[in-house]
Amino acid sequence: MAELHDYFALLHAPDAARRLLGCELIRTLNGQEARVRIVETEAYHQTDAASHSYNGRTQRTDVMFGPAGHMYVYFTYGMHYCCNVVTGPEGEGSAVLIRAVEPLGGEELLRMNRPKSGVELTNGPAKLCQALAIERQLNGHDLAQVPLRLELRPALRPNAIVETPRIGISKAVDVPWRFYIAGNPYVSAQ
DNA sequence: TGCCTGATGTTCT
DNA sequence: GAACATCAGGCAC
Repeated sequence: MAELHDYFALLHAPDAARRLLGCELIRTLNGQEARVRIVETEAYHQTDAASHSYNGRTQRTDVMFGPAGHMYVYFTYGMHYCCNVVTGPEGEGSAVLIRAVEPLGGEELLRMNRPKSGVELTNGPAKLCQALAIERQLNGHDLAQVPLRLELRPALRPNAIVETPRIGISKAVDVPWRFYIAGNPYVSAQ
């Protein structure tokens, strides 16, 4: 399915971050399926000091410079994974961090990986990775394929999207590249 | 409810 | 050797 790759290859990271809100991820694991909706994102780009790709292509950031529509998974703080959707043309280091998702189905599967209830299940970048069992083996994964698929949904109305500076970073803190769905309880800080 | 801190590994300088 | 796109638990108020 080249559609997904081509679509995100044409989008600049902040546009892709907006466009990903409301889209759905389908995770297949042990014959079960869970479906979640993306409700909070952050854009990163190689021209941006807060981005992993800012210092050029390295072994770690290689996936960010690869084809769009794939997943960049990185390990941080010694115990957490975070996941991004690669965007932009090949050779450009840009991606969208998924910061929060809302469960739509298969919550049993999510809770098996992360025994929490309510918004605590998926209201943070490392939390949703744990719930969806996203680890290093999914780094570089093609999001058009099982066991983790991205489904596009109609773009949200601009007035349903809130734009703010990003969270948890120390550089380029004024760049307003964090986006979330207004009023959604799974958003980490509104 | 909100601040502070410890846990812990990978990456880059 | 320091920084790090985090989280959870403990403690003070």
